Amino acid sequence: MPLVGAAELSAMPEGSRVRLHGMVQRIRRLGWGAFVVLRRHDGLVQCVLESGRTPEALEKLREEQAVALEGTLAPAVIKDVSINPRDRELKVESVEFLCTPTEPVQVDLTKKILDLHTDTNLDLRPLSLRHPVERARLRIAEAIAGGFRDFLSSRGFTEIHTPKICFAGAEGGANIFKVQYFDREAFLAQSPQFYKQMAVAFYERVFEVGPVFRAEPHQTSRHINEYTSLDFEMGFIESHEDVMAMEIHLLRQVIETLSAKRGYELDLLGAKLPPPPDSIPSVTLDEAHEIASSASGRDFTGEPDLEPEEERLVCRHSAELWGSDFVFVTHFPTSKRPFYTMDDPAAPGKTRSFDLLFRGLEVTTGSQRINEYEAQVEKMRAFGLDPASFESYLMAHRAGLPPHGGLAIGLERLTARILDIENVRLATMFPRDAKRLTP
RNA sequence: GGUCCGGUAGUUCAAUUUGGUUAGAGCACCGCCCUGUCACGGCGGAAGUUGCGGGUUCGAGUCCCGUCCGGACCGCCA
Repeated sequence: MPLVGAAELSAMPEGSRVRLHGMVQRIRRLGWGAFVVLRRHDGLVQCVLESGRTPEALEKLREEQAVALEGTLAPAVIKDVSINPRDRELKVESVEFLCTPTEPVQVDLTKKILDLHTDTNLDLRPLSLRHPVERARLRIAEAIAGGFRDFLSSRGFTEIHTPKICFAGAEGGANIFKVQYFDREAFLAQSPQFYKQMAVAFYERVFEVGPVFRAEPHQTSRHINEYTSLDFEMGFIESHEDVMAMEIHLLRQVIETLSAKRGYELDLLGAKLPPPPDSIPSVTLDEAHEIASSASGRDFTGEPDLEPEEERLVCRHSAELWGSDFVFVTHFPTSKRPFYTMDDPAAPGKTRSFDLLFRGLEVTTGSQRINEYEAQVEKMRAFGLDPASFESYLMAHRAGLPPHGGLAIGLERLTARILDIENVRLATMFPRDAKRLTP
């Protein structure tokens, strides 16, 4: 029998014979038999075993067994929101045991909440991800990435895959992982930045969903050392505002995708999606400092960057006064942005750059890039960098690049804020941080 | 890199303040009961080198020293 999803099960008539395989999420034994919740690819199905019909199977049944259940579909009214579908159950007539665990699972997967410390949860990730809540979170991340792909593909962007083992880093000052590459030293990519820019000359619009690596020894709830970057780069723009406008449309579609395709997971997680934005308020960094200062009484004015505290204050201001969970901050100073960022001719010392803040956290960084060769070389020198060590990158500039810009979204951060998850590690399947290399 | 906090059954916690009988409880696990449950219910059982090492004491989960592991915040950074 072909794999049927939860929606298809709902649509099947009463009495349909089906064979469902899955893993035993939980067993509720009662005197007459048991309710068995079967974990499947896209939901949990309630199954009914009667001791009069399958006594031996009932005896052998354990949590986390892989089984194939055969029986008939019956209508049901199920209150439990973790079950999907909730209007059908399987009256089981036969059970095939495919695999039985050799020891009881170390964590309690049967309860509504997986009551574990973050650290224990991550140590036991192969087990904790079997809990409906944990796996639902990652299905949201998956759908965000899917919405990102679908939207950009429909707007003429080409999906690319750039190398993660590189000769040099893109971000200069930030720490970078070194790896042994045969008889040479190489680095793990901090960003697909250089390759995206080169690709603008031959594809005009490109995007990539892929891992990036940061060797910074942070120990915070919003940093991990390997994360998934949603990157795009587009040619023939007039300024960074074209990039911001594209992101607004992108976010709109991502949110619509989530609400259309992940209703079950969002319900289960109690997530509140932001309304799909038509527009997003935008303030300059100086204005953001003023907002944060007047909201807190502290003086942030003149700081070159936003503190985490300010990100929260500016977001609160945006939500309360402008009704938006999103807010752009633009015009970061030249010194705080990478060397490929274009300066704003209208604002000396400032760049055509932006961050997107969402529910108190920075989730995107973007800008217009320098596309003229001479200007790029000049800024490298001003940053104390040797243009000779960027030869293959500058090859593209010498051969001519259209005006262009782009952005990068941190997938785990966006997911965490949408789902109100405290720690980005829990929006990651197998996070890597300064202390964690396994599982 | 700095400051602070923590480590007790598989797991989440209690007992540490004031050292004192056999370190308790919920969930999971094992056994029994329950004819429609709603991440059930009832009864019983098993489960611990209190991170590790040393010290003080008649007596240490509790106090002291060392060590290992982890967490939070700050710095720095998307």
